[in-house]
Amino acid sequence: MSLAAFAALLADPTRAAFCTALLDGRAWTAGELARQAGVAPSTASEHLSRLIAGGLLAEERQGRHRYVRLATPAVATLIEDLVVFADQGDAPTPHSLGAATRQSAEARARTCYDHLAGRLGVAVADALLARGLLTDDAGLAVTGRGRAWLTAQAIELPERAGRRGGRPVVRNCLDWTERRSHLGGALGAALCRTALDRAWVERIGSGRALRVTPAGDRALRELLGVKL
Amino acid sequence: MSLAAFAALLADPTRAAFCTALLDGRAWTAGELARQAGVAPSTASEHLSRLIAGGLLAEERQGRHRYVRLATPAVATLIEDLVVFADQGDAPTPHSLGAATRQSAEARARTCYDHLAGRLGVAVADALLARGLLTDDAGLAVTGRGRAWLTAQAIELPERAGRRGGRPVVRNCLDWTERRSHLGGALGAALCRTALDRAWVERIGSGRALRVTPAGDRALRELLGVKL
DNA sequence: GGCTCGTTTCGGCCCGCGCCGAAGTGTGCC
DNA sequence: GGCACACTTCGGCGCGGGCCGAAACGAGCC
Repeated sequence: MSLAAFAALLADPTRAAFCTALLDGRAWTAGELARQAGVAPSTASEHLSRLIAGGLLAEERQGRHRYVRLATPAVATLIEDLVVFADQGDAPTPHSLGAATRQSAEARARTCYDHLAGRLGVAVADALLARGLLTDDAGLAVTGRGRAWLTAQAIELPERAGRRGGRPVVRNCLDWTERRSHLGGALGAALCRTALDRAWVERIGSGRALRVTPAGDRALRELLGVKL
Repeated sequence: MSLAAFAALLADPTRAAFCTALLDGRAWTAGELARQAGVAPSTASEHLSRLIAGGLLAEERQGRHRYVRLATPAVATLIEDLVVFADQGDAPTPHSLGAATRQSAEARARTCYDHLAGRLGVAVADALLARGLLTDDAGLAVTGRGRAWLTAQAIELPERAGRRGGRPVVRNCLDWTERRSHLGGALGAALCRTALDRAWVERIGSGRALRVTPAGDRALRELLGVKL
């Protein structure tokens, strides 16, 4: 298959929506995906057949239900790389004082797709490694201590993260303002969700920029020894 | 930008051909790319504008020439991941004795896009690491000893590999038959080209399968201590 | 200033693809 | 066996995008 033929599989909004939904690691039925993407079942059926034939998805029949999932962890990683890149790709070069101010805020703390980025994101990633909650010995991974810490902090990962067809639990994501890595993957997303839910960070306007709240400042210091 | 919009940039054969050509790390002119892809200059001009607007390419004007290159090393890595995945995606599940035999040959030695794969590819990657020609300490990289060894063996890398907009010099590429990594990137491609040029390996039929020749067997043993 | 070359702009043509509804098929339940 | 549900198949419709050539523009050279 050529690069163009492969990219064409994802170049349709409906098929892209299917693949993005399937990043959660679960198997979805054709009907669920049709509703999620807002298309007719016939449309969904045809798109799914193309994605399966193209090697991105795998299917399982159970009675009258057709379940599909991402074919391999490699597919999940590839889709995630693309989604993150597409999201970052809009990063502006500042031509005005307003834009430069916003970019400075984004360098401090922002979201990158669905996880924390900027100095905040890099500092959190560094702290997790320094405290032995993550290891980088043979590729990035959560340690036993890390799993215990997550449980103690009631930070939950999607149950299928890292399993067959699921997005990677952890992945290094290069931070374009800091030029070092912050934490992506299911864990990166869970940390970001937790920080927003517990009001440790809040959004600034409608972009990616985040502000660390006083409560967040304390929590980051107490839980991870992070001081910005 | 959405995943679909991003993928659509590469979903056209002409634009895909441009990006693949630009993986060599050089800057090409619009006219050169038009000829390379076999399209009219007007067609090339419009496609290049879309790729630049989409963030995949960067342009430089020099007089009447419009030079373009891949925008960042991250773009180069992404394109390469996609190309390799698209190439691997056709790997068959064997349904006949002939297919099973061919798959066994491919497990032994084959090409993966433009580099060595299979047991041969993994063994070569392992040997380069074991002999200190590559290091994996802070990401995969060629060591000083490795550069000296390449010079001694007259194995040349493209001059712009690893530089701005060029494909990575080295990259781990997961081998789907061995479930371990073989060596991709510019160095992986150079080693594969050298092995073919010096008749250390030869192609079997029109697929990916390779046969190690007696000369190749000796060369691999003497140069890298690899015995298959 | 004139000529050549590289590139851009724009209108027109054609084709591929995504959408849907209707009808059909297979599964599951009563 | 009958009914409901999930999904598939297929024909029709409409739209977007890729192609090109011609004309125009800008750079470079003499």
